[in-house]
Amino acid sequence: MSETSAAPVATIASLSAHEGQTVTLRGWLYNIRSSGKLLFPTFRDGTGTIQGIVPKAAVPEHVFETLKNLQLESSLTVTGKVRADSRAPSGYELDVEDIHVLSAVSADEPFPITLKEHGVDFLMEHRHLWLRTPRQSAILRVRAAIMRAASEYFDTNGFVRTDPPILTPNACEGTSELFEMDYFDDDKAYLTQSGQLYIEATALALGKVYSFGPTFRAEKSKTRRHLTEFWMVEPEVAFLELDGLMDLAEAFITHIVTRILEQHRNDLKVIGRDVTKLEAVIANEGGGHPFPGQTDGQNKESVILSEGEAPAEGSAVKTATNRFPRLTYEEAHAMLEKAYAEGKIENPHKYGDDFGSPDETYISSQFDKPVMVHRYPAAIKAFYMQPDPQDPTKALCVDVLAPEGYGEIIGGSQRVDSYDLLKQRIEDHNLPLAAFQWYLDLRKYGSVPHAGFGMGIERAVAWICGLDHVRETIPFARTLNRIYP
RNA sequence: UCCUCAGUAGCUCAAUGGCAGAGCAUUCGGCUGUUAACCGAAGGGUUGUAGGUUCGAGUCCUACCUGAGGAGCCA
Repeated sequence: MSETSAAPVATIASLSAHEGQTVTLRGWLYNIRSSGKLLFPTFRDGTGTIQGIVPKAAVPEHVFETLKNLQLESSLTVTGKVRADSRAPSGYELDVEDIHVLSAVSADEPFPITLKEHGVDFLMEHRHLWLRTPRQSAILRVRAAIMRAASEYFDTNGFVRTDPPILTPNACEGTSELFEMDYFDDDKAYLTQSGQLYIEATALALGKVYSFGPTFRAEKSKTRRHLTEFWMVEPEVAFLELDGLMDLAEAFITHIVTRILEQHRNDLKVIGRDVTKLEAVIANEGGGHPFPGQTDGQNKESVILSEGEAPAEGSAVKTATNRFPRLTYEEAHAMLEKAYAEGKIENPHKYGDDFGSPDETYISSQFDKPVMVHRYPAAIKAFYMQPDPQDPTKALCVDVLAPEGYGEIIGGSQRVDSYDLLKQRIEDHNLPLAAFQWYLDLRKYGSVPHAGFGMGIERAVAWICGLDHVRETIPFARTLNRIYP
């Protein structure tokens, strides 16, 4: 496949820098229309799409005939002159001069994904090809940007990335159903459902740490919010308590949303996202309030930054003074009682129970920013959560509910730091003490208050992109009924 | 695990218990500014599977399979 043209190779996204020049694009035939002796092929190359113009009289006959008979998604290189045109959606068109087909799709088996609508089952069965459509590509670019912004936030604020093992010897929390596998001769291994316990160990070694990787849940959940394999980013910080953890979560989310609005407005437009909803999340109305534990962010270090560490240029840590609403479990419960009395939700919320999906949807719908619900009853929360000294029946934990009914995107807590209490909790939950001895050791040797949270990447992507299902937020979703392709 | 819904052409969907249909896609023809182009024609069917009711079943009944939405649980 030799290049016969001397034209420089360009990407579609960069064509505005090549106006008036002849360039070569490498990509695929996305669509083609014709009008008599005129062809209008649309090309894509992964960075965007552009329409070409091919008048029969202006090109060699083989160019016209080849394009006219070419099936969609055939790969090719195309050489042509970039021309600004007000009729083109992107503002530019390509006057095609020459093409070279690399791999022609057969008309006997045309590309299955058409520009018309398709059903979910069909699209998921052809996920490997569905990814080529503009909307799916845009979602994956935003996903990558969210992951990059998440890493950037921690990397520029003194966190060390320490990834926990994916194969584990036992259940992390002793509750969720795990994927089990043989581990050599007599042992069983399980795919991790959270790296939290392990990064508590690295946090007590390195101070501020985070992990970023896949996690697995074998629960038979079958909703738009669940995958069996999903990605989670989890910070864990020594000497951090619940209020500081909430500050961290707020600054973290603010940073991510800020970055996406800075860098991916075009992708959000392709996806059809109402960006005013995201702008409201980072809006700083009324001058905002400083974080608890901070003064004005100028003279006193926040708990998020260590002594002597300056926030990186452009970091959201010190500039985000907007405040996400914070509700105690009690306040959230009262809100639900009132909503039920007014007929706004179908079922009453029973005090002491966890919130169901409809409950979370209602609570989050009352705010245009993510809402933090904290201090749930300890009885319905994990064994490792620190009791509230003000009321030991409550746990020092927080769930962050995304706006617009997207539900929980973050769950976190301050961890039990007393050896005796943690041992008691493990026994109360009928967990094997021997398996948790290393975890108890963290409380035996220099225990300190520490806290952390986990954010599910796919739920964050679904919220930020405004998608109605997490299956579109990951290249190849793994769900209860699907492990192909 | 429970509840609800759906399965008809490659795709998206119609069809009162009475001849199996349309649009898109494919092939052929027409059109020099199309934007999911449009216009004309052709080919394309074991109606998810197995049984049952009926003169007659895509349609009604039973079971099963597959998928979707929701609940629970969670991120």
